[in-house]
Amino acid sequence: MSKPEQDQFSPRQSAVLEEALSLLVEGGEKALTTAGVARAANCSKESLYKWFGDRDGLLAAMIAYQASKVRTYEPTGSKLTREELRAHLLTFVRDLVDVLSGDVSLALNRLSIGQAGAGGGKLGRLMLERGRGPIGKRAMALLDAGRRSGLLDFSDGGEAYQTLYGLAVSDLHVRMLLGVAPETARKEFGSRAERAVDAFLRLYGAANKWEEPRIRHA
Amino acid sequence: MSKPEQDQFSPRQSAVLEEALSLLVEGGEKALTTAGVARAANCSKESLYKWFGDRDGLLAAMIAYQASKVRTYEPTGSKLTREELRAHLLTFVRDLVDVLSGDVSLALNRLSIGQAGAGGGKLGRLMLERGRGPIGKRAMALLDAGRRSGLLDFSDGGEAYQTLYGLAVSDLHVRMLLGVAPETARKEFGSRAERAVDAFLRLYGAANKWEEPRIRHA
DNA sequence: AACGAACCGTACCGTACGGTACTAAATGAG
DNA sequence: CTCATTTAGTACCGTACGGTACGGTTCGTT
Repeated sequence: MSKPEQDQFSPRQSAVLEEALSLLVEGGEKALTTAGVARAANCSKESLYKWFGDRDGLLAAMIAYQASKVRTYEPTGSKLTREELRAHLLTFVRDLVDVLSGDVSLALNRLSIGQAGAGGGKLGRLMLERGRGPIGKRAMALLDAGRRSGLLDFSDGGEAYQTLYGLAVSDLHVRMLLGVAPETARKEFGSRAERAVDAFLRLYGAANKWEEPRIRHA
Repeated sequence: MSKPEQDQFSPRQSAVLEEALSLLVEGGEKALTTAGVARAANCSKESLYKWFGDRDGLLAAMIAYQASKVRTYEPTGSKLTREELRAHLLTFVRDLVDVLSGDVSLALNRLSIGQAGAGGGKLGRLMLERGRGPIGKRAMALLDAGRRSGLLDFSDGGEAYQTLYGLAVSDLHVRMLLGVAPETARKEFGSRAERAVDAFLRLYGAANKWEEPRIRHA
């Protein structure tokens, strides 16, 4: 796997993709016409077809391009203290929320979901492996570090990760996808982050390390 | 506004909507053309436009029609035992999962999400208030009954509900919307239901009523 | 039986989009 | 300077879909 990918798009192509993304963000899929992209990016339709094959190729390229921008940021491998783990979990949750509530992420997810029903679930798969994949891997690594440090107790990492994800996101992602104003959702998110991490630690924290006075609501 | 709603659709119209739904399930939005619906339902395009106004009206009618089929099923108002509450929570989670993983639900959500990006988030709002609304109300009623019976301890019902939802669904809904095979997801769901309820009760159960031997993972 | 409303089937129109072909200008090599 | 390559800009084609109009048919009402 020395060079499994184009390793990037040409600067010109990146600029075009950037323009296409911003065109998608405002106006949705129906606004993303080949002529519109060509006009907005000051390029010709012929170039578009030469570079990306056809419209679906352009969509796929947009997803790949956006995915190539996320920093995977593999965290530490050393031993963790309680506070470090908690802080890392918190930043993970906050990063996750930021990504999911971002304009381009929402637009791209809407695009992929909208055309997932038809025969070609190609975009959906791209979205899953390029978007969810890395995020999940990063979280799993963090959880595993927590377990190795004796701070977390679980047998199935994927299960633990899904629990954390559910606590952090709940149905807010779908609601945003359906059109709830992102600011509204973000406000909800803000207060959810700490509560989600708290709850997660109560569920999966190693018993003797995390147990607190038991009652929160007193 | 003496008659704000038709309070239903005519049998003929219901049959047409049913056909449109099944047409949407297989083939996605692009397969849902007015001509196609007319052909599949053995009706004329003119009737479609007479009944539903335009294509968007048809889509909205499909959502309203599907929503009118869910039984809201307001549960008991009496006192609950621990086992009853647990059973009710479990059936709620299972029903929720069944609904979310259903073909028509997925297709309708894809449709609404797909066109939520553009100016008209009309369908998304419909989906939220007609779909999520009733389900949430039912869950909140159940949680409130649990609290009144002294089995649950929480201050904000909405927060508790979102936690339950997140534990039960996690990211599986979005993954299904993106095209993950529903059977795969459903298999994951099956084992999640009990774990979700377990976790929820550990988080929100009144302390002296629910605490168990503490460790599940042996 | 006669009338009228509703409706099916189809044909039709305008438009908008995906995709292609062609020309002119720019850029770089020899 | 000349030639070759690339790309912007435009014009064009085929198609598919949303929406409308119209003739023929069924069905209920009187």
